[in-house]
Order: sequence, then C-alpha cells, then structure tokens
Amino acid sequence: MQDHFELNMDEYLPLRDVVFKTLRKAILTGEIKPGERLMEIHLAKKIGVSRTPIREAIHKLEQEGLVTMIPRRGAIVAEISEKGLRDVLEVRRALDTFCAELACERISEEEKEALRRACTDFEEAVKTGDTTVIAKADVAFHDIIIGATGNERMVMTINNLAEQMYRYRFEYIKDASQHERLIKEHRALLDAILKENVIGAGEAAREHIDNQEKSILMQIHLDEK
Amino acid sequence: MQDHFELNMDEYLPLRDVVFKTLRKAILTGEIKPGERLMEIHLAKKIGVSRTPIREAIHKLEQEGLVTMIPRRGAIVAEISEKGLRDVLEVRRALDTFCAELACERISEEEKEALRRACTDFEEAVKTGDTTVIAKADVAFHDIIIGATGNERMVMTINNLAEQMYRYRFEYIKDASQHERLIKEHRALLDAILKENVIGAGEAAREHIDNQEKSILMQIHLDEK
DNA sequence: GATGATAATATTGTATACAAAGTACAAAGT
DNA sequence: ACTTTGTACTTTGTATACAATATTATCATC
Repeated sequence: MQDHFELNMDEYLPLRDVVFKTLRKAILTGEIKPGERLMEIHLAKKIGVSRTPIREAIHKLEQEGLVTMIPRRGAIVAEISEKGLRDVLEVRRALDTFCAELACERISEEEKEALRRACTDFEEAVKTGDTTVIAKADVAFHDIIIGATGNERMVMTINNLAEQMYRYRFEYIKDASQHERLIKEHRALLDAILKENVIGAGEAAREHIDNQEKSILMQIHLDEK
Repeated sequence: MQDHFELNMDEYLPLRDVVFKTLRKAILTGEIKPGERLMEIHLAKKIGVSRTPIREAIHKLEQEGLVTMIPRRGAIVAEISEKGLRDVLEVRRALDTFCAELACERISEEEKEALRRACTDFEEAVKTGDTTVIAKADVAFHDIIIGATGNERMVMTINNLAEQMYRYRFEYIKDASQHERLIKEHRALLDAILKENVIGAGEAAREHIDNQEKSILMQIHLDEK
C-alpha cells in the first residue's frame, strides 16, 4: 500500500501526438517555412515512424489552421496573410476584452493572488531578457485571466486563436523596446481586475491587444522591406 | 471554344469527408446518442469502407468537439453539459454582439439588400412551419451579418461554436411559440444594422442570444423532467 | 458463492501494401 | 522551335495486416 511511487503511469502518448507536437514546433519556430510542402513519406523517414501517424498529425495541423491541404496534393504550411492576422486579432480583441470584464465579476481570491504573482513573475522574466521565459510568463498571466471566467469553451477558443499568432508573438516579444510598455499594461490590467473595475479592465485589455497589433504589424512590415 | 459545358468536374470528395459528414449528421440528429461509443470496425462495416477513413473522420469529429477520445479506448459521442452549453452561448454572446456592431460599420449596399431579403425569407420560412426550412433561413440571416464583418476568422470561429449547439438548436426552433419572437428580434437587428445604429445592433444581437439561451435551457430542463 | 488469476476476445495503434491521381519530362509530330 | 501525347515517377487515398493493450469471460481456489 505504498503511495510514494509518484505513479508516473509513464504517460503513454500516441505517436500521432508526438509527431503533431514535433511538426507544430517546427512550423512555429520557422524551421519549416510557409508555403513548404509536408510530404508524408519524407517526414515518415525523417522522424522514423510510418505514414499513418504522420497523416493523422498533419490532419490535426490542418484543423488548427497551421497547414492547408490540397486534395491529392498534400499539405503545405499555411501562409498567414496580414489580413489573416488582423482578423485573428480582431476576434481576440472582442474576446479578451470580454474576458477581462467577466474576470472582474468572477475572479476568486486565490486567482487574484495568483494573478498578482503572475504579474510580478512577468516583471522578473523581463529582467532575465530570455525571450522564452518572457513569453511563458506572459502566457501564464493571461491564462489566469481567461481561466478566471470559469468558461472552458472560452479558454479553448482563445487558445485556438492564439495558436495562429505564435509565430509572430515570438518575434514581437523579442523586441526589448516593448517590454516596459508590456509591464505597464499588465499592471493596469491587474489593478483594474483586483479592484473589480469592469470598465477599466475591459479598456486595459483592449488597449493591450491594440498595441500588440500595432507592434506585430510593424514587425511584419520591417521583415518585408 | 465552347464554354457551355458546365464542366461539372464531378467534385471528388475524399471518403474521410463523406464519412465525417455522415457521422456528424448522425450525431446532430441524435441518431447516435451522447455517451455511445464509436467503434471503427463496426462503422467501417456499416458504412462499407475500411477503417482508415473512419479513423480520420472520427479525429475530425474530435477536433470539432462532437466526440471525446479516450486513449486506447476509442471515441464516444460527447455529452454536452448545461454548463458547456452556457459556456458556448457566453462566447457567442460576446462575438455576435461584436459582429452586429462591426457589421454596421462595414456592411455594403449589396449585403444590406441581401440581409433585407434574408429577413423576409425567414418570415416566409416560418409560415411554412417546416423546421428544416426555418433553421436554414435563420442560419442564412445570421451568416450575412457575420460575413458583413469581412472577417473570415470570425466566420470560422462562430461556425465552430455553432456546431456545438446544433443538437439543441433544432429542438428549440421546433418550438412554434418562439417563432413570433424570433421574427421580431430579426427585424430589430435588421433595422439597427440598416440604420448603422451600432449600439442598437449590439443590443439587439445580445438580446437575441439571451432569449435563445433561456429558451434552450428551458427545453433541456423539460427533457430532463 | 465470492474472489482472483488467467485465457480469450475485442479494439485501438501502427505499419505496410496497393490503387488512383497528379506531375514532370521526353519523344514525336507539326 | 513549339506543342502534344505518352510514359515513368511521385504522392496521396484507401485497404489490410500485425502489434499492443484493454475488456470480458472462464475456471480454479478459498
């Protein structure tokens, strides 16, 4: 009757999920570039599994919008146009604003505490200068707000939208000139939510996304030049 | 140089998509009930294809949230809880409101005309009393508004959410006592958008969803009794 | 009769084989 | 030189075979 085994259960992960994660990461980090074809046999050999898990992973990527499929031609990594990006951000603006407002009404004391901590964690993360750490801290902060709505569908929906932006997010978080602004905006959002100031929280969230949009679009235009 | 061939191209549809549509319909109409298992070999025999397209279709259903998968156990038709339904409607409330507001600012003259027509079409549809016709007309009306935002991601996101509700939607549109109210609300929404009255359109959309929620939840509670 | 071990069965996960369609390239005709 | 057609090759779509695991049934033991 020992229970100190930590019962790892050695979490079994289907190969399709392993492949999915592998490919997703490769796309998000730009290792595989937009427009590039994903060929099953090729990938199967490279990763060392059969075509079946590859196919299933590619289909998942399609549903996530990271690749587009052409019948009998296979999959290519999705180009995300500026219009596409604006569209994603427009939907997120509506949802993030709403989340901030809802969070004011529904957030628990524990979540308030967690949010406070996440906010300072983010500030610490910025100090490290490590992009990955900063990005994670940022996601953590926002996840608490979204989670505080208690709406799981909202979490799923926003995650799906976020997926579409990760490729750019990373670039934009790398830009150190944005960091102070990010900290300020997070604090404003934190304050409003702690005070349960619905209007203020909504506005802070909207502004946060607006600035993000400006920043990302600027990045894209720089890349293009 | 004839171009009157109509070149049907006999649109090829992969079996996985055929199976997907078949299963989806079966789930949405209640032919397969929540909690029921979807077993690959059984379905393959029943539909008359191999397991491969069945698997792929089931994975698509999972992504759409219509089934939930348990590793090494397969898929079961997703139970949608009352909480889950409320969550979906809460997200839709935020998005539909936003869409109505955006539509005011972006709708073209052609779309205005289409919307007017869709509104009267809906009224005609109600007169027929045919649930399927009514449901289609209702979808058409709302699709124009969502489409008028010019935001494709918005269309995708809302479609995804709508998917989750179709099972209940049908029940609630069957309820004839709601029809007059629906017509009134559609007219209010139409008027506000035609006048490009942003506030009014948002309110009308919100109220429309609110009433829908009340009605559907009532239905569910009736079913449970 | 209840319980636990073990075998039988059912079902998913993965790999491979085959079919069909699409693509590219070369040879033949103009 | 250019177009057209045919053929070889690539790649996806589908079917099936095999492996691993979970479920169920059976039987022995207490």
